[in-house]
Amino acid sequence: MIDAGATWTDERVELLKKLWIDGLSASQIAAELGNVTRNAVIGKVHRLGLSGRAKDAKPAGSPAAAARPRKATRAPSAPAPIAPQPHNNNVNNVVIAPIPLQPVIEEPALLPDEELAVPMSERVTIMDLRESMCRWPMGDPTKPDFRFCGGRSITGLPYCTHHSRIAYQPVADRKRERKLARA
DNA sequence: CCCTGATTCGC
DNA sequence: GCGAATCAGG
Repeated sequence: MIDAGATWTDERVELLKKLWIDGLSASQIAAELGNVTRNAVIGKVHRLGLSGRAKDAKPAGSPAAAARPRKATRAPSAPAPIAPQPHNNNVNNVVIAPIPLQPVIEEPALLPDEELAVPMSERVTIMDLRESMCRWPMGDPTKPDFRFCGGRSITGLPYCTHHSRIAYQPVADRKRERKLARA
């Protein structure tokens, strides 16, 4: 076993940087890299000084950085052996590079068809609406065919991830895609 | 109950 | 340096 993959080689670090800057979540990056947890990814990201993503311009006397009350008191004994997933699909001794993610597609700015693209099977009525279902209204509430999104809602919020973005963020960041598309 | 990143600290 | 445990929050 040359490398189980659970080590931060240059390639893996580069990939980590790329994906992180690309906006992928830590768990996605972890899944992409393989043999690492999202915690490992986040930890590495912080060690590399990449935390904060696109955010920067930290004030001189940044209260956020200084006023950091420590509360995390982990358990004295922590066995917790994570289950590794050696899904090696390389038949030969050639290490296949991962990364089929992010096709770098240009978003058509506004795409209201996203809702329409959802099959009827996903839609739910007020009767079928559960706690963990997205309450994003679709259609005319006065009509019998009124439905809700029904997707898995974010905990504590009435909407799913997608609709939460719409609800709580009018429109924002698209600079990353612009940059990549231009390059 | 799903997820996100942030932080701490034993290893 | 590493990352699990934990925190804090959407």
